[in-house]
Amino acid sequence: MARPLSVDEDELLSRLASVFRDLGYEGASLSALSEGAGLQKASLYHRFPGGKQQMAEEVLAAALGWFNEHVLAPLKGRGPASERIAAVTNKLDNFYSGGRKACLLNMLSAPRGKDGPFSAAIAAAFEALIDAFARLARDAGATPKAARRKAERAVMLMQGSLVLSRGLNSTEPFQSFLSALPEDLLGEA
Amino acid sequence: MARPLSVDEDELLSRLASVFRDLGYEGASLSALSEGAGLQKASLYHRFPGGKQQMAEEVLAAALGWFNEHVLAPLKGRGPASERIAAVTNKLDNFYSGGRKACLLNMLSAPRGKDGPFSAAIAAAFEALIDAFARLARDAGATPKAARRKAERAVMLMQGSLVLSRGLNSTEPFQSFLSALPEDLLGEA
DNA sequence: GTCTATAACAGGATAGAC
DNA sequence: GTCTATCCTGTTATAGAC
Repeated sequence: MARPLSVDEDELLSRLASVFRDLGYEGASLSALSEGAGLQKASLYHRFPGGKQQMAEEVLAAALGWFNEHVLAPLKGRGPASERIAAVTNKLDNFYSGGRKACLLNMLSAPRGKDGPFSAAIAAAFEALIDAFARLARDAGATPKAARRKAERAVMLMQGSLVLSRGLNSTEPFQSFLSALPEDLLGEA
Repeated sequence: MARPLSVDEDELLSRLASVFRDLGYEGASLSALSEGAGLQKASLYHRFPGGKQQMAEEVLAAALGWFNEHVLAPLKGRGPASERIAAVTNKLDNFYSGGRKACLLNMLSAPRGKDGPFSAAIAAAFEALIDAFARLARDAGATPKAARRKAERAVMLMQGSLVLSRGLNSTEPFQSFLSALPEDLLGEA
């Protein structure tokens, strides 16, 4: 095993993620990343020879890993749908700091429109979340078509509530999204 | 023909807006803005002595002006609610190029988190749209509280559908938002 | 008002000591 | 692994001709 790191790998990715989520890809300068990470630029390059793009890629991969484990997997679990969604809303509240943190899928979309280095991962992540929500809705009795529609709307509401929370500088929209989510996905409508 | 052409004010702001909406504030370099505008950098500085920030401010102001005239005003008009919302969905489809263009309110939020030069205008714009949607819902019989809730959800769905359309590189989410909007705002639910 | 050319600066990235 | 110091490129912004 290698020498102990002054900053643990997970902690480092978490700090970098925070910078990317606040400032976006282009807005996150190496100075900002360096300061947020608590490491000098050269130290960052030692760990990420691919530079800023690699940092964003690994940050995104780590976030998607966490999301998969704590959100997607539980959604596809076996308990009652109402319990699964309750557990997941809790995790989402955590993940987005109650609405104070933006979503990487939004913040990393801008750089290069449709052919950036993150586009494929972002599209796949959106699809995966829609699928997981849709499965939950089907488990609660919705038809496949209705479930898909509900799931897509839930993702829109989540992203939109984060945009709105940032624009209004208030966590209320995101909290409102969270509390409506169970009914939105499992309700009769 | 590299021959430069004079560009009228509205057309210029429209072209700059397109760049900001595609790349975001930080991502929109002077080179990109210059190319998108069809003017050299120095010409842009002649019209916008305040530089990039002034460009973004005027672009935002122009967009909000258009939005106020073609979206907010009609929403507050006097005809049947169903006709008002039908007219507005058309305008929104136009404004966002069917879902191919991002919203400035989202793309200009990133630069400086909560204390940027656009924050106040962005927050006010979100409030104004929520208010206009809410008034429409009230006109259709909703209680003030329910109307506000529907309006806020409609704005979330709009922003979220744009984020999702960009992430999936598909106009379907935004189109889906548009077609559900009348029912979302005027329906019994 | 628009251009070419260039200055002043910041951002991304590297070298080499420790 | 981390640092200080530095390089180079791209970006913002200005000067001055037409």
